[in-house]
Amino acid sequence: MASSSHCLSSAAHRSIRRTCVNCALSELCVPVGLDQQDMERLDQLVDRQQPLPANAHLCRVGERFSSLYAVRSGCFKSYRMDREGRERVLAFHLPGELMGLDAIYPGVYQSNIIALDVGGVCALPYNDLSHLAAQIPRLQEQIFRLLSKDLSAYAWLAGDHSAEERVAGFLLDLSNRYRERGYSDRAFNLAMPRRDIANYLRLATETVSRVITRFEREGLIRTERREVQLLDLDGLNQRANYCLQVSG
Amino acid sequence: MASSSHCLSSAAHRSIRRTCVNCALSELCVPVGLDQQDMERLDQLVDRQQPLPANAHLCRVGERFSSLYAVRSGCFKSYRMDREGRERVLAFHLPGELMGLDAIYPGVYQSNIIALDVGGVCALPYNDLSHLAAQIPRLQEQIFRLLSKDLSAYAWLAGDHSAEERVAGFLLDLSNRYRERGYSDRAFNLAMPRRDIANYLRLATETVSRVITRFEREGLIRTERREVQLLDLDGLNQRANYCLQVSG
DNA sequence: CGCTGTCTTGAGTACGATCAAGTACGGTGG
DNA sequence: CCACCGTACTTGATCGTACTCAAGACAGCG
Repeated sequence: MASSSHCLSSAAHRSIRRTCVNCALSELCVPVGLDQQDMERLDQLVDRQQPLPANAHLCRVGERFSSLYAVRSGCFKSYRMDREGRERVLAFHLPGELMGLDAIYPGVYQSNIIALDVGGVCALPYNDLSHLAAQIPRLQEQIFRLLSKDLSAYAWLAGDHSAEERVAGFLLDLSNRYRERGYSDRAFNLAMPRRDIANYLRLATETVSRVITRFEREGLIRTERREVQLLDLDGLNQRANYCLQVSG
Repeated sequence: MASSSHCLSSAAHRSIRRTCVNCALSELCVPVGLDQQDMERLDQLVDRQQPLPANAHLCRVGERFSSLYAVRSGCFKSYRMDREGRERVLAFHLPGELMGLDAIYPGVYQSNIIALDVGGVCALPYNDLSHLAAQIPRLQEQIFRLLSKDLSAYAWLAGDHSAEERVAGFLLDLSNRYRERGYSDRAFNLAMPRRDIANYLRLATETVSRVITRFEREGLIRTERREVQLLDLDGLNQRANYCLQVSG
């Protein structure tokens, strides 16, 4: 909506001009590996939107697909409704991650995306991005890779894991992603309620709760509401029983 | 390996020169929507490999990723092994479909791909393809779309469906894909044994067998070993309980 | 203080897995 | 031709994990 060159009244705008060049997430996000000149071309098409309040929708199933969204801050959740109106959580998105990739094929958003807390996104108009990608091989490459990466993530979710494997895998996945972002991989805050975790892992809320309690009793983790500490990464890895873990 | 311009001794080679332009699958495969000139450029990088015998591996987990593979004929299966050495079927691939997309991100094949019966593939060297895609916007677009399509497929597999929903969904998925290929969507041959279907759907072989028997008793389908007839598509759709089905 | 929503804990249940047996088909060799 | 075998598939009986239903604990907030 508002481009960062206008309305410089708010504190956020006064600090530094928000560009991909300045963005701490550019090493994780789309522009990874671009030189300054290409980054500036990308910069011009990025629409840095106003922060969304918690529980605000970024897009909804069925809307015409126009932009991919990159998380700038906060945590987002994408989900669908099944025929009976039950929610199906598909993914959680941390800063630096790209959302809406599954909408490219059908040209219509395939999921609702909602902010779990206040969160900011950059909108990347798909047509422009696709056009630019044709001119910047590294950008095209990066989009291929991000799509491919999501495939691996879904492949894990689609595996037939036990409740323990799922919960342990979920915690380790978050741990890895937080580490990549420069945060602690041993202690972090779950942005989402247990219900959403359970839904994402295709378990009942009660089951997630029980497994967490069990892990806690065994000294693998410590929890205090949504604060989590991972005390024994090796032990968790054993419980997760990861068959194939892609790093980086 | 052998390019089609050499060793024109076999019957297959004598008939017509095998090119993307001539290929009946080009409407499903990578070159969808390309004009003749662009198709010929794509043609030059395609490596039309010798047919593989049944149960021959096309690639294995951990091998350096070099090419995507398009199915020309037959049916392929991609799978991994988990830590305990149990097989995990990830996908079945019909003619016109692209395999190996999940290897782009890590640069190493993420799955073993095996021919279920005699099958032919075209190898698409990724670097060349990626390079060409940067020059042909429609090609780049098509690769984005194929990757995005796979995301939706995994999303279904990752859902928490009952055994009946899974089997019904599987049969309908095959039905749709056969229809797209010009085959009957009401009667077709399952290229894979029950064990592989069960593994793919994360069910026990016995459960798949039981569900099929149940569907047959209820008049939804008829089966004769691997031959399947879908008698009541609406009924199956109800059982599948599809929340979101992408066409095309 | 009670209200609300989230989370935890407990008891009974159901779906699908596992174990086990039996059947049908295809191939091989006598 | 039939006997034999191995594999794929089917069917039945039992078991176990995770779901459902129900109640209680805990924090945040008016």
